[in-house]
Amino acid sequence: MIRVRFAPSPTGFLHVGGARTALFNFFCARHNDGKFILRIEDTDVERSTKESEEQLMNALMWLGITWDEGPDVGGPFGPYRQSERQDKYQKAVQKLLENGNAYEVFAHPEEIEEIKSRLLSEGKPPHYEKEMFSEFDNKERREEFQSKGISPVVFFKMPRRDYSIVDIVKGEVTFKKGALGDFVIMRSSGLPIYNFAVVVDDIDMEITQVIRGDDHLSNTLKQLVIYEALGVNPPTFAHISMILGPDGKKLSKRHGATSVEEFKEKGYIPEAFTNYLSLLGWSHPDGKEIMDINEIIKMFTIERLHSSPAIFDEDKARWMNGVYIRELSLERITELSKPFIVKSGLLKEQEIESNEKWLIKAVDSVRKNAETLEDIAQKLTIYFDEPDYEKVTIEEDNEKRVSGALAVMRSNLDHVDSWNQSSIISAVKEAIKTKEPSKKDFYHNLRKVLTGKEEGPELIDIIYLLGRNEVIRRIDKVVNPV
RNA sequence: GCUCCCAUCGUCUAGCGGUCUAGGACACUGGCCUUUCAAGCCGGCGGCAGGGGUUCAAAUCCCCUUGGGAGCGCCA
Repeated sequence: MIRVRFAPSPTGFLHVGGARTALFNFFCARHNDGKFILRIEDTDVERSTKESEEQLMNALMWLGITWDEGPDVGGPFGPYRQSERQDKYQKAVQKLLENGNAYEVFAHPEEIEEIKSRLLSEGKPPHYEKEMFSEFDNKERREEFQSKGISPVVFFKMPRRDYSIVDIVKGEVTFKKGALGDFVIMRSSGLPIYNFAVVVDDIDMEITQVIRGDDHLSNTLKQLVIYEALGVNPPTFAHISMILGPDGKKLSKRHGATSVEEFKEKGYIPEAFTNYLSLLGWSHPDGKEIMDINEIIKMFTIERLHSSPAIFDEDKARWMNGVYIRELSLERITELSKPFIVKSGLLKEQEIESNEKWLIKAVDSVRKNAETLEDIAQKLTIYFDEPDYEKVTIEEDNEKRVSGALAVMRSNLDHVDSWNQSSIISAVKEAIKTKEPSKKDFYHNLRKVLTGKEEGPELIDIIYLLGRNEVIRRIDKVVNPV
């Protein structure tokens, strides 16, 4: 049984890179009928917050991810929060201490810091060795620590030999001896360090495959030696490359949106965003790009993950979002648009309810050229705000055929029996036939008179949705009645 | 500085020694359709980082160079 996990630290929003890692783990689990575990890595008490944990889970759910085991749903290998697994780390440290793979150091943080800077200033790599701490290994120190109630920091004794793994995406990776010195696994606060906690948990939770960002590739060495010291075979690793900004640098705040929460707020649709993210470093064997989550799961294999970093291309993400806006059911798109409509102040929540039918049609009229839900709200403003008529002038020939046709249309519309698309079409066509303006000019100017814009929904839809009174009112602002 | 990773159109990618005068998608661009703009459809532009090998044959394998990225914390 395949068991994979996503193990974020609750220190902020869910970064798109993390989201993609979560997604790939999730796809892998579902494709193989395995289990997907959510584990919260909150050993950094300074930065971890309960709020971000919740936020993280919400973002994950928004993406369409579900987990089989986790802090909220529980499971047979809990608890799923590292802060609650203290006893397990303690036990593992004890074991390492006993079998000589780790040692305690009775030094204060500043003293260790000092050793590090001395090494650096001597031009040596900052690699610790047990002998460097010998001056602190005495009775007085032990007593001092005991009386003050502080624990010694625990270092792992790095074996001096080569290690290698066969990474599913990177291939064989060899870490030469001397790449690393001894490293801390337990802080003096008694809390474990990331690389140690991860291994203990992954063993405990019977994780079979680790899929994570390749910023962890170097960490793998630390984890490998811990597996070895604990006498456990490591899982298989798959290190996917990072997501970069448009300038090829690690995606960060200065590139704009970096968290899934931000993309949600910008009006991305979860299905589309998930779809786009899944295509960063993975591809369907036939090159298919628009896929729902089930289809991705069906086709997903970690062997198809590819190894070079990917630049996040918001143009393409927007395009894909637009595809979903056009293709998802109108009801769902309307539903998703509502918060954006309220936010932009077009309608209040109660007004949305009483205008539901009209709203659905209005959303339908603008969705064709919207790329985000924000676009939809923005494009909907033509139905609420009238154009700035100071700036609207009719461009036409000397014979004024356009304004003539507009006037005729206005009067036709005024007399239409029932207000529907086909009667509106007849009224418009009739007007064109009567005054014979160039169609292009006519429609262009009609749009400007009604909306003040150069582009937008189908004109017939605009007329229909604006309603007779409003259409006539707007025309009258510019054109004299017949 | 040391260690590791990466390298196909501007971007995401297909490609796993011959089927590649390198395929698809976004962007850009030309046209068609249409009651305007858009959407849609059809076409165009554009790439194997450079240099050495290996081989009858290399985008594909190896080495070097260059360029990018990551890690080296009592952060994760």
